[in-house]
Amino acid sequence: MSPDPKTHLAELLAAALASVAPGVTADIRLERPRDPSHGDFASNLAMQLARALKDNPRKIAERLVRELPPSPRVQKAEVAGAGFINFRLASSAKTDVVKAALAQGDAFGRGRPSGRKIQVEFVSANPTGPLHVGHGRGAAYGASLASLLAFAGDQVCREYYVNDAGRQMDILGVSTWLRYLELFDERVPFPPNAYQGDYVRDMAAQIRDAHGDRYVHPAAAVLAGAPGAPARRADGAYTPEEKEQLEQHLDGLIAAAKDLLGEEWAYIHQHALTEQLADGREDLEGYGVHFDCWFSERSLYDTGMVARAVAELEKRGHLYVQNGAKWFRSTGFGDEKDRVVQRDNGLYTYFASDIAYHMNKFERGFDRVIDIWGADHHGYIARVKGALKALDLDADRMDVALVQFVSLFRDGAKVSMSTRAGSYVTLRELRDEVGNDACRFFYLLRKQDQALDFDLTLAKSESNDNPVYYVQYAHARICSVIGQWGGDEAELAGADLAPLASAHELGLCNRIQCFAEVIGQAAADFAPHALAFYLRELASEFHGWYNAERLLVDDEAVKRARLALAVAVRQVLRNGLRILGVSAPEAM
RNA sequence: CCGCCCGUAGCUCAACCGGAUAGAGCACCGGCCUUCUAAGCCGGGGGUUAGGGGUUCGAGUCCCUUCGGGCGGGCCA
Repeated sequence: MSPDPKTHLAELLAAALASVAPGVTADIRLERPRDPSHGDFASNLAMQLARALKDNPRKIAERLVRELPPSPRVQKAEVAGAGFINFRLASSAKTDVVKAALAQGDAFGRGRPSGRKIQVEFVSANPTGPLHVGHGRGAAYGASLASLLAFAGDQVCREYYVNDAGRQMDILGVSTWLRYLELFDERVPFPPNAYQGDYVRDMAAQIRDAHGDRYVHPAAAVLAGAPGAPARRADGAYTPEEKEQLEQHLDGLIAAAKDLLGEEWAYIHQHALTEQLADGREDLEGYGVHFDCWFSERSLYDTGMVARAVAELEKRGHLYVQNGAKWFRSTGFGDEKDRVVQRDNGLYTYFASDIAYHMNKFERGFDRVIDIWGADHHGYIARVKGALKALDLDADRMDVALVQFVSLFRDGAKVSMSTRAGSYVTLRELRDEVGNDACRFFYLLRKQDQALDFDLTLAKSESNDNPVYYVQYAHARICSVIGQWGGDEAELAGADLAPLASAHELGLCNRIQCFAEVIGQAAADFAPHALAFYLRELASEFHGWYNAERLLVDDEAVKRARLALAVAVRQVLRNGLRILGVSAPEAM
C-alpha cells in the first residue's frame, strides 16, 4: 500500500478504469477541491472519458465508483456536479501525516534525489555600485528558487556572473579617479554619465589615504585627451546628439586615464572592482543570499574561451563578415535579426562573452541551466538560445526566468531611479528599514514575472501588517505552547491521533499532507511564491484552530494528539520558511 | 511600425497546464481578551475576470480582434 493518499486514490481509480473500460488509458489526476463539501480529493476522470466512451459523464462516474476496489482509507466516494468523483478519506488516513512530519523533521516534504545537476545564476549585477531594490527582488527570487529546487531533490549550484570586463567597469574606474583628482584640486568637470554616488568618493578617499598623490595628474592633461563635452544641463535633458557627445567624452577620459596612468590604471580599476564586489557580497550575505560560485567574465577572455566560442561558430559556418564586423547568423536559429560578435575594431561584444559563458555552463555538465534576468533582457533569450543551437547544444536545457521591475513608491509618489545618477534606494537601506524577513517575504508574494509596486511608506510605517509576521507568529505561538506544556517532544511522535476529529484538525492534516505536493509543483513551475501563499494558508488554518480549541486541555490523550499536530504544523512552517530565507522565531 | 509580457474586488495580488458558487491580504463595517501570545479569531459588504467574438460538456485560463499599460527592437552593458 502506498503511503501517500493521493497515489493510493489514483491506484484505485486506475483499477476501476481497467474494469469499466478495458484498454482505455487516461491521465488520472486528483485535485484538492477548494470547497470542503466536495471532499478531500476530486477526480474529473469521468468527464475526460465522456468523449471516448460516448456517454454521459455522470453515468461513467457512477460505473467507476461501483468498480472502485474497497479501501479502509476511503470513507466515501460519490458522484457530484457534472461528473466529478469526490473522495472523502477516513480520519486515520488523514492524521497519519502527523506521524510522518514528526518522524522526518527537517526532511519532511523533501523530494527524492533526482540526480539532476542544476545551476541557478542570479543577481549578476555589474559591480559598479551598491545593489538596489531591483537586485533585491532578483536575489530573493533566485535564492529561494535554488533552495526550493534543492529541497525538491536537485543538486543545485548558485552562481553569480561577475561582469568584470567591459566599458561599465572602465567608467567606474575613471569615475573613481576623477573624484580622487578632485581631492588634490585637480578638477575635471564630472561627467553626468559617470557614476555619481557617494561610494565613488569614498573609494577615492581610500586610495588617497593609502597611496597619497601617487596617481595624480594635471586636470588639463586629462582633458586634453578627450573630445569636448556639451554644455551641462541641470535637468539632464540632453538631446540625442549631446548624449552621443557625452559618451564620446567619457570614452576620451577613459582613454586619457589609461594613457596617463599606464600600468597604474590597473590598480584603480581593480581597486574599484574589488571594493564593489566585496560590498555587494557582504550585502547579499547579510540578506541571507549565498553563492557557491562567483564566475568572472574576464576569465572567459583570459582563458581564451570567448575566442574559442566564436571560432566554434565560425567552424560551423554560422558567421559572416560585414562592414568589418563579424556577425552571427542568429536568424537561422529563431532570432529576428543577426548579431555582431566581434566589432570592426576587433573587440568582442558582450554577446560574444555571453555565448562563451553559456557554452562553459554546458561544458560544466549541468543538466539544466536557469538564468534569472531582468525583464529588460528578454530580447536576449532568442539570441543566446540560438547560439547554443548553432553550437549543437540542447537549448531546451536552458531556462530563463525574467524578473520584472520594482517600482518604488514613497508617500504615494513614484521614486525615480537611475544607477548612473546614484539616485536610488539601495537594498541595504530597504533591509534596514523593512527588515530582512519582511523584505524577502514581500518580494516572494508575487510571481517574479509580474511588475511589482513596492510602497516604501507602507512597508515601513505598517510593517506589522506584513504577512510574514502572520506566518512567523503561528510558529512562535506553537513554540510557546510547547514550552508551557514542558513535556518531552520526542514522545509526541508516538501519540495516538484518534482524538483529532474536528474540522479544524482534519483540515490541518490535509494541509500538511499537501506540503510535499506544493514543493514539487512550485519547483516544477519555478514558483517560490506558491510556497509563500501555502505557508500563509497553513498559518491561517492554524490560527483558526488555535482560537477555536484549546491545546493544553486536561484530557491527556486529547492534549497529546493536539500537541503532536501543532508540532507537525510547526515543522512544516520551519521547513517552508527556511526555503524562503525567512527566519522562524521561537518568540515574538 | 514590429516583437514579448500584462490587464481579475477601492488598493496589492492568487487561482493546482480547461473544472464545481473566481479566492486571500490591506482598507471599510460589526462582534471576540479574568483560560495556551489580540502581530490573533469570527461575521459582513464589495466582481459582466478591460470590451467584443470564437473553440466545447465547461473559459480568468486556449484562438482572433479592439482598447489600455509595461519592456524590448545598439558594432551599449
